[in-house]
Amino acid sequence: MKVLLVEDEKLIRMFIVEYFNKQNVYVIEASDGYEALSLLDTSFDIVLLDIMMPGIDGYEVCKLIRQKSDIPILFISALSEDENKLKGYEVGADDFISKPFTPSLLYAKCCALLKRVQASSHSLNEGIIRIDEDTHEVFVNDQLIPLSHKEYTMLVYFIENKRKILSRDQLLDHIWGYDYYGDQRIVDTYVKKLRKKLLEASSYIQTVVKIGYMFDTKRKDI
Amino acid sequence: MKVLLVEDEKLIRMFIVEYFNKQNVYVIEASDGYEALSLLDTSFDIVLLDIMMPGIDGYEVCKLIRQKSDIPILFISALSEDENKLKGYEVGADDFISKPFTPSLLYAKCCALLKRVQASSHSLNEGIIRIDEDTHEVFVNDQLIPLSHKEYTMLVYFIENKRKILSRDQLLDHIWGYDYYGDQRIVDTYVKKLRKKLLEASSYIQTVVKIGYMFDTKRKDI
DNA sequence: CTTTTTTTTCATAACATTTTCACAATTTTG
DNA sequence: CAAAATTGTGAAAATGTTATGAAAAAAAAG
Repeated sequence: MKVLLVEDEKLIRMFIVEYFNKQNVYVIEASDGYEALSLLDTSFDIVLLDIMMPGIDGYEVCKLIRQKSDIPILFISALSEDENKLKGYEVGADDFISKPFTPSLLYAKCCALLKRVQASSHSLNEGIIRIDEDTHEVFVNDQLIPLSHKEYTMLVYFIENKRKILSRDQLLDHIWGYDYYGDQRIVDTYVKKLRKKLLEASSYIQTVVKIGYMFDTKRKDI
Repeated sequence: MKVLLVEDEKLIRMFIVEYFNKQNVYVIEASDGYEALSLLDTSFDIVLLDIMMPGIDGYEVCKLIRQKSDIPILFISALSEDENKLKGYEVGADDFISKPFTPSLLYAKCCALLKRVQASSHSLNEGIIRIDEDTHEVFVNDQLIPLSHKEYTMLVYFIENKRKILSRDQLLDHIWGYDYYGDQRIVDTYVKKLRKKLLEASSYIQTVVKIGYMFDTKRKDI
């Protein structure tokens, strides 16, 4: 388990890190929101986020994270008021813990949250496309479309970044790895394959000349 | 800052307008939903929307606005019940304030909301032009205008340097690269293309004879 | 080891963008 | 006001980019 801990008070961080390390949990510390945002990447399993921090507060950090990620977020609140909780859920929090707490309680909450999230079967829906992330099955209008592994990875990456232009470089880095040395035009070939298989949803993958491609369920040409 | 205030009680409107004007904020008043919808255009920065109004209520107004605009909407609610908030967020509200409130609190909320929105959305707005920097989509009066890559780069460069005269050399260096060896008049050709596509906003790109061009939403000749 | 599937390369067709250019319109200069 | 310089414009030409089918190479399955 890899945790991002966002908390301005060093002492609290130390307590948590010490206990978590004992449980074999890897903790990365951030002392403010901006640091957290710069550290966060897809390798983390959960974010522990203090609400009251100098500078950008926990709510804002949460909102910014939610713009690009569904990672589980557990709020650490100094107050136990429901008002706070409400706002927390609004901005996309998954659970709460109120100060003061013991590290063991926090750890238990983390485990529970992760379990909960992992249990809820993940599925992506975009327009007429439905993806079951557990089985990697892709449906277009409820018709099963068999995709190869690279095709599947590309489609999911497109959908995770819908309405954002992705350059060939970005696609290459993410799907083939940054150390891929082959021809960049492989991306085109895979876009072709995907479009062909996606049938009526083929127009979801739009070409952005001179830059790359973009996934969008809304048609551009109307 | 330009605000659309939708509120049926004249007294409340007056309080707000008075305070906001003191803060140098321009407030346009609407006493009901339909008036608000007819007044709203892309020049506004935020909408303050009372929920309980005779005729069409705030929720409905919000829904209708959201059909064509992502403008920040702050709900003014007589009740502080969570139920209301929940429904508000469903129809697309960005934040809430409960009556009674002081004008200064409302002003603070407005500023916070605007800051939040501006931090999160990658969009440029100039007069009737709106640019989504994620998708590279350009709208004139909410009509999508497809631009080629160079046209887009030029428009963004103009807007980033609005009300600054840009020489052909500067434009060449920035858009074509300092090592471009072709004809300098290519700039003129692209200005022509841009103006044509920008329709009513074509006059935003002004010719500065013997020097270059300048982007300005205000007309020079009046 | 053979067959099948997937991945990659490549040549060419189809398409879109960029650039040039000649002349018209406008502005500046003397 | 006329000449000169500058800018506007449409269309053609040149260039660049993407789509596509087929074939080669690599990997996985049998």
